Amino acid sequence: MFKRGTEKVKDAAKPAGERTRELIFERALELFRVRGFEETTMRDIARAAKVATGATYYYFPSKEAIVSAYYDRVQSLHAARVQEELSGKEGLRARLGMVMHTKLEILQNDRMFLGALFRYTGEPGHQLSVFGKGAEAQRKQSTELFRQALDGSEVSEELKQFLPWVLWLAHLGIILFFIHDESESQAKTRKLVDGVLDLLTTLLEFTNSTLVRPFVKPLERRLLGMLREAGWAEER
Amino acid sequence: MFKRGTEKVKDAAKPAGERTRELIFERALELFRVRGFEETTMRDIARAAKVATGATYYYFPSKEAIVSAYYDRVQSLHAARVQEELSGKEGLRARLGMVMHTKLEILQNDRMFLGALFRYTGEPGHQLSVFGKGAEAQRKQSTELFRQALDGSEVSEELKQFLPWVLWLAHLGIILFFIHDESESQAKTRKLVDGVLDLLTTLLEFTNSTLVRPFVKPLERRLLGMLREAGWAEER
DNA sequence: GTCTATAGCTAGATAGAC
DNA sequence: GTCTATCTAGCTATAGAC
Repeated sequence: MFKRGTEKVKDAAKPAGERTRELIFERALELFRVRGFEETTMRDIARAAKVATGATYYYFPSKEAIVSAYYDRVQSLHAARVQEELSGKEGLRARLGMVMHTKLEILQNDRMFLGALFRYTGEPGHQLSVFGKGAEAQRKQSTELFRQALDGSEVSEELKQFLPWVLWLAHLGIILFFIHDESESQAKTRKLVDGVLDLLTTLLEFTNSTLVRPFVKPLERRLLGMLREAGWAEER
Repeated sequence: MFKRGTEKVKDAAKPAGERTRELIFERALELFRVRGFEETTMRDIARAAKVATGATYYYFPSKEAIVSAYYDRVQSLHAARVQEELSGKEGLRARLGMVMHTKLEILQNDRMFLGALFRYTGEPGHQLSVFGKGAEAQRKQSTELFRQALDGSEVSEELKQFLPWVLWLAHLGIILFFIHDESESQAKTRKLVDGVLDLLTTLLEFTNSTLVRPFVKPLERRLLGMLREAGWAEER
């Protein structure tokens, strides 16, 4: 696993370009946190990183792209965190709760500029649209975490096929709520997450009870069929 | 009902300013439809309406504000349409279907620039955020339509208190889906709407059945309490 | 209050030289 | 890969006509 021959001893693994990129990236995030996304200009970022504005655009095609890169990092932090904590955790409620709450913990200090992630939600063609082509890999990775959280729980085959996707969608909604939540430490969002999960697990148990199962089963089938037609419950 | 004294015979009801405003408005929408929102500049709009750029800003504080004004008109068209068709319509399923589908009909030709409505979704303070202060009146008006559609149907008191809000939220999601839907005449969106409504009415009937009602009732209570804490199920 | 004309600011984004 | 110069477009400001 060696990089090709001409390695420097100092910062061996990282070519100069990579270091510049990270410098710009970190300075940008600092500014976003202090001043907000809108109020921070690309010129500010370049100045803070001691490079020309052109250099910033060399690494990030737009200001939003920086936030997008930030979100990539969030995802990978989150994935690591989930892998780590999921192994010991028993019970669907606790597992899902962990996934949701760790995500919020990671985002906690950056609510100010998270809104930029949603800017192109309504523009299908855009590279940075949450529902667009450009975010496909991210969506897949994120739904995968929810799928893992479902592992080992007694959930029907039908549900297993679309529940991760629904949870991902719900988690997007929660992040939006989180952004708008001005309560102390975003306690309202935490309560909402717990409430939703409590309700969900109660419902799942309910649908698994022999009393209503025969009735619920065809409903799950219909729901699955519907979501498939809509192009969900399987990213291609 | 007379305007104050000095009325002109020609275009009696409309002062000159109102006509200019409408001219700018209509020209802008034409350009948005043909070229798209992003590609249309304020200078283009002014030129097309044969006014100075300043005049455009005199009537609309921003480019997005034009789309926002467009959406105001959509709402009022929709409200009129719903009033008209709701009176004769029986049955919850049919009534809700009408509300949803008429909305989509009104939006049908303008999918190209609807995305601009969602641009500030993640920015709480912004005047044009869907969930912000500035859209409160619009939200109220829109949820009111869903409330009316529920009139006369057998829905529990608990559900009546938050179902309109949930339906409004779902309808936002549907519009997003609609924007991204490239199927012929957006047939997929139509199917999704029907599927969701079929499922919803099935579920409502189910929850009303004497078999499960005792179990479902407390769940509805919990859900209502949860949504209230989150600040919903009653705009203020 | 309703506009024109014009000039200028700001900041995102790009082109091309080195 | 990095810089300087430049472009573009949203937006503001102003002064004046009606």
